[in-house]
Amino acid sequence: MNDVVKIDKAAKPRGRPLAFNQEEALDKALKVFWARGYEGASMAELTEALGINKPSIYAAFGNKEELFRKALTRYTSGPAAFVGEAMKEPSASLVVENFLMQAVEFFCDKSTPSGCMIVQGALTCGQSSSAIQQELMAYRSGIETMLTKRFELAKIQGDLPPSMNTKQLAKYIATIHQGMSVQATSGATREELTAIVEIALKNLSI
Amino acid sequence: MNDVVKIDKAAKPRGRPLAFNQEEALDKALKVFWARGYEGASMAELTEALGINKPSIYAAFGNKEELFRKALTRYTSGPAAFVGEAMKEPSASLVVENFLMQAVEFFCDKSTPSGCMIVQGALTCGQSSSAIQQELMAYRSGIETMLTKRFELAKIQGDLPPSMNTKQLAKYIATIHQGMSVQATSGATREELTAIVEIALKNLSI
DNA sequence: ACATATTTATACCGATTGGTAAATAAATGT
DNA sequence: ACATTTATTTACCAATCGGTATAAATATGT
Repeated sequence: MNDVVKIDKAAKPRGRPLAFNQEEALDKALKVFWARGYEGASMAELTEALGINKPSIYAAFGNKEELFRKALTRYTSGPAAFVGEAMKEPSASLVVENFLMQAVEFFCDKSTPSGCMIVQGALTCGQSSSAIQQELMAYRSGIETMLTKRFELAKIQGDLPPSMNTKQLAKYIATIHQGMSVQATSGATREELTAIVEIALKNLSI
Repeated sequence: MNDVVKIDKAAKPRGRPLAFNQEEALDKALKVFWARGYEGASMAELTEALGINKPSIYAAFGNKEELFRKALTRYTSGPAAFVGEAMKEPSASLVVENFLMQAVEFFCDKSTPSGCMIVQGALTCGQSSSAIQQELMAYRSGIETMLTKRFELAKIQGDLPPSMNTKQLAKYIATIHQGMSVQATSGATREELTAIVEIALKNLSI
């Protein structure tokens, strides 16, 4: 029976075991990239934050670009997963309210850096980082597409009028979201951002 | 008479004359900082863009930080001067409409980089650039203060109700502005941003 | 003609950037 | 016990970073 258990669990790997937890390390890297942006985060600072030496980082995650991409994936599937969840609300107006209100809590959470990593990760950068810059652009565009599709569904379900330009509406919501991210980075409080969401929602009449 | 003219015009300086026009050079530096951000713009790229050698840049403008500050001053008093002008509109709603609509044209002007330099100049950065980062934060806050003061005046003049929270309204407008800057950087078109402004203004009821 | 003042171009500086070679340490397989 | 595999540590790499010393070039003043 013990044998069976041993077989069921992954067989122990051959060489020296990892001295750190990869997911914990990735979380630490995420916070550095989130706060400083892709270029602003140096490998020296990342090394210090992760508490492991550079060759171990490179062995585990590839290079700086790939480390950023893996941290970004952890970001979207972890702390920023509320974005996808918000789409499941039963009406367009509830989707928007949930999305923006959760974004406020998220941007102002004092246990993580302020603002949205996808906005501030590489808004501007040197030529050598344009790949990351474009990938973040694609992520932003992806959020807009999610909103657009959800609004299309709302049309079918009848809680948005057929005349509604869903792309424009999605871009407007994304614009508020991105603007609030900049505001949070500049120190805006939860109360201030909540007031902004209320103004933005008040007369949307959707 | 010729003598008088000579005296009126500044006497010719002693040494070798400057081989470049300082304001033109500053405009070129402005475009590089605007497009790449403070950290993303390397002295090598700036040198290339200005068409003059590094020692000449340092002699004329100090160091990279001071060059950025001088470019930023040229930005606010040149292409971005419409912000202050918009405050002179006769009513709060016209101020907002003028401010946001001119921002759209400004962000999408193909003869200059996309977006707002004050937003994307150093949203995130390494520790060594935190002075510039904070100065840009102060500029953003300054725009909000301008809007707040203008809305306070509108209260006195009777085109905003006395109950209006002017700070909240100003922060909302600033958030739209900053969000549109991010959108422009991501390639949003003039038409798309105009539609956003229309949605944002439609039911503001101010 | 010659001294003085200022800018230019070339070549360089130490520090930091992202990234890695080489040797040692710690595990497993036989 | 010993070979094999993998991870760690130390020390290092070339390239780039912002910034500058030095000397030649170009102007004016006398």
